[in-house]
Amino acid sequence: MTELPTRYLASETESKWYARWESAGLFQPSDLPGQKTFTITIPPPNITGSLHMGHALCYPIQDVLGRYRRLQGDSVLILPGQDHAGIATQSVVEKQLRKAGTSGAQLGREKFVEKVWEWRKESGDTILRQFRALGCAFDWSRSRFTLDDRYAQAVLEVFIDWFERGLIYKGLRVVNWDPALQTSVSDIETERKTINGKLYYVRYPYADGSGEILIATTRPETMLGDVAVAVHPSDARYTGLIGKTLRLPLMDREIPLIADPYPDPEFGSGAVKITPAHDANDFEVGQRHGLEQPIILDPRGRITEAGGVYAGLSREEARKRIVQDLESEGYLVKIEDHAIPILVSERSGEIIEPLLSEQWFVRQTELAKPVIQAIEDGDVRFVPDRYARVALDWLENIRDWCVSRQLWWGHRIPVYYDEAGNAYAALNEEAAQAKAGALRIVRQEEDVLDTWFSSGLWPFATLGWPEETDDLKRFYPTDVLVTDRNILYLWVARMMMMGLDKLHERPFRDVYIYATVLTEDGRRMSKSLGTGIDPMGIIERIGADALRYALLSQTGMNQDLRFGERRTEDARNFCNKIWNATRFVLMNVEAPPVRPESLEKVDRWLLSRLARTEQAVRAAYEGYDFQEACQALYRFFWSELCDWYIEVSKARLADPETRAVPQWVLLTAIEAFLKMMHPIMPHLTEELYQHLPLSGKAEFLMSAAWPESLPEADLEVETEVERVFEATRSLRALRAEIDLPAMKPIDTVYFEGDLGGLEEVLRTQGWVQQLRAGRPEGIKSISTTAGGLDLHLPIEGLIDPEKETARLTKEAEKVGAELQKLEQRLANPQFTERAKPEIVARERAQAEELRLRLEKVQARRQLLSD
RNA sequence: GGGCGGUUAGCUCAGUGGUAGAGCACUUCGUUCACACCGAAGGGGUCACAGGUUCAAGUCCUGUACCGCCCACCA
Repeated sequence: MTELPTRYLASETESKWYARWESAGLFQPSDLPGQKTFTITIPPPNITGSLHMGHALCYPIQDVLGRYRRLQGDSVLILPGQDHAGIATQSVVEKQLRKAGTSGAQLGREKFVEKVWEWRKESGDTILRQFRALGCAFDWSRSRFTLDDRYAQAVLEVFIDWFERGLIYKGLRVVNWDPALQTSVSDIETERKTINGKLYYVRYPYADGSGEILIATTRPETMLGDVAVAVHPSDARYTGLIGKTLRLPLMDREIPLIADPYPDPEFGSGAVKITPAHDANDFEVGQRHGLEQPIILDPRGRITEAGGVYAGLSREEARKRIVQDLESEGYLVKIEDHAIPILVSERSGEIIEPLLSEQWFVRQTELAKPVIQAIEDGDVRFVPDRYARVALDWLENIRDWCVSRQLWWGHRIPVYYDEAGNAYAALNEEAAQAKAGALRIVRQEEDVLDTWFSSGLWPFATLGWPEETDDLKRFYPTDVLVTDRNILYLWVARMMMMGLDKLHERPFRDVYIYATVLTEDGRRMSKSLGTGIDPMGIIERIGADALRYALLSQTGMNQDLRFGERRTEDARNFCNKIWNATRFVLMNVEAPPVRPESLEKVDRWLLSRLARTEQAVRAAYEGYDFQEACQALYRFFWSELCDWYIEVSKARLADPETRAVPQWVLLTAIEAFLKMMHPIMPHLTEELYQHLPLSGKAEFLMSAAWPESLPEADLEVETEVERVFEATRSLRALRAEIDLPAMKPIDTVYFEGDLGGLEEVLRTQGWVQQLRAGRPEGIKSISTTAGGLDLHLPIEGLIDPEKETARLTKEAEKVGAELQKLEQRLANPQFTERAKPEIVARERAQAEELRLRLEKVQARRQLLSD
């Protein structure tokens, strides 16, 4: 007997087991002889992060893989940690300082960085606590942070090496500039948007007064920095005019008309104004033609001295004034509405300004080569594999990587300058001084490195690199990277570059890209849109296991996943079903049962289904098809174990003579099921496993072994038993026709055909007292044919002949239509000659069966009308 | 502009060329006997559209439409 409650109460169970696993040391890799390792270094979340639905999918996936491998006997390391997240963190702390009436600028670099560390200590690991609530079995003793001393050492090491190999250089380039945060930002930290803007048409007159060129621009203020107007060399409108001089309106400067392939002759007048310092394309044009690069916007987004009378204005004010002035001076031809693509900074919400500035770059072509090779060779495998092509396309057209950021929070670039301005990359000032020799080191570079530079080292810096640690030897390369498709380039590709360059070995074997979690109506989940769902709220209400199942049961090779809270109900119900079915078994089993000598067909049926479910679930886990695993487990448990096997066993369990066999079968099935379900629902399964009366049980389900030596699948028994189930369903339907409620016993049912020893299944599941072979003579009855059996249900009271005729007519129609379709096909010689013989044979047999059934139905209808 | 996904029941989605499936929702019936977070029985689909290949197409090929994502220098 058991005192388990009739409902699964998640919150108590989950925290209890998490604590017990942890104190038993199960989150750390075991070290048994001959064990394979399985390693994941989790994508380090930002220290500013808090759990959203994407996390609630990403991290449990890794936990599922880890738990699965543990059950398979591997030594599993899932190494957690966090990313210092330069911009995100710096802006969070800045915001707090502003609230407190101060600012980073007031504190100065050193004090500010101290403040950030304080902040991290206090509230930087919220998200890691939330991973625990999700049940993630990560090795917290190995947790890493991208700004740890040892980690920082690794970052500098790579930088210095690349600097010395000439892979890192400093250069002037147009970068994404965030005027609010006053730093360059990476593409990933920007968002592409289209806004309703204006297209301004401006006259640029020839200096000799011989005419003018019409220029269209969406950013009129940038004309202050114009150095040329470009047209396509083959544009007939400008033949012979190339090289002429134009007068730049408002600025009283002369600029040349140049020919360059960049302008599209189809667009507008075909002429483009060239502002090299404020547009990446214009910059390239300027480079080709050796043009100057006047910078007209400062880091805060204000017009510089180069902007003449407009100096000091913000970019918005400048635009307004310039448009006014153009108009009053007669240069403005027209203004049209125009959809303008812009970039917005995700951190500040500010419009990104393309700005020429001095930045550090990493040459990418050379580093990308081994990555391309590894992907093409299948050395690193993408799942779904379509992402391999996406990655390759990017790598083959790669551009140099801007790695400097004008921030304080991060890895300060280890470049030191001597008094003559020479640059040295070194671990510290002393080392730099040693390299400089007689010249004195006077300053260090102010910028810090892009956060992705340090996270690119994640799979090996977390294991102790550059030291040859035991962990590094044992766990590198890792097995799989589980991530979001959005950071394929920025992170995944970089890790591969860095891993292949520094360790000459792929950082991971597989890259599994999981689906993006969307709202139920297909919109993005975002806090600002108010469309986000808080995973913690769901965990509190129904538990982490149900949340995990709800998400994982929709996760396969798909690109998106639509998630609404409604869906969590199914998951909760399934948890409860598992709970109660196990409870039922516990109520019916006292001691560890012994394996019986002989089994009945239903027993063999269930065990065969179990064996095939195990195959399916194992293949699904290995192939990252969690949806498939969930479905196989759900069907086995609910539709097969609960709906049929348990129901059939009830009578057997009630009889002391027959109960031993179903007891053993039930426990075998439940134990195997809990193990297979455990990766997805770790807490619930652990709790139930602990109650199972098994001999030789593991201390924890989590550290138990995957189901072994299950009986073999037996397809013949499956077919045989399922035929009887089909007959049973038909009998129940027949009962329903005469309004007999389910489970209400009826006296007698007659059957014709071979039940193959499964009489008890049909009798108990059809809720019949007595099953008789043969047909009822001289008794009114209604009949059906299913699963190769004829079933006759005697009617005591009156049959409603109309209703019964209608039922039989409908059945005759259905069977007739099916038969007709088959006969047509079989009459076609093309089919019988060309189709595979087994298909033809099967269809012939089916047609025969249908013909027989149709005859019976028609006979019954005839009988009724007599 | 280029590339990649998707379009199957009211909803969310499965579906190895061989008679269209699941879960939820819906309808009817049923609560002492594991679970009403349950059980039983039902209704519901010209598989986006148009061509083609095939004895046979939701499935393979070509094209079109719509939705979504990524990349790209259209001022």
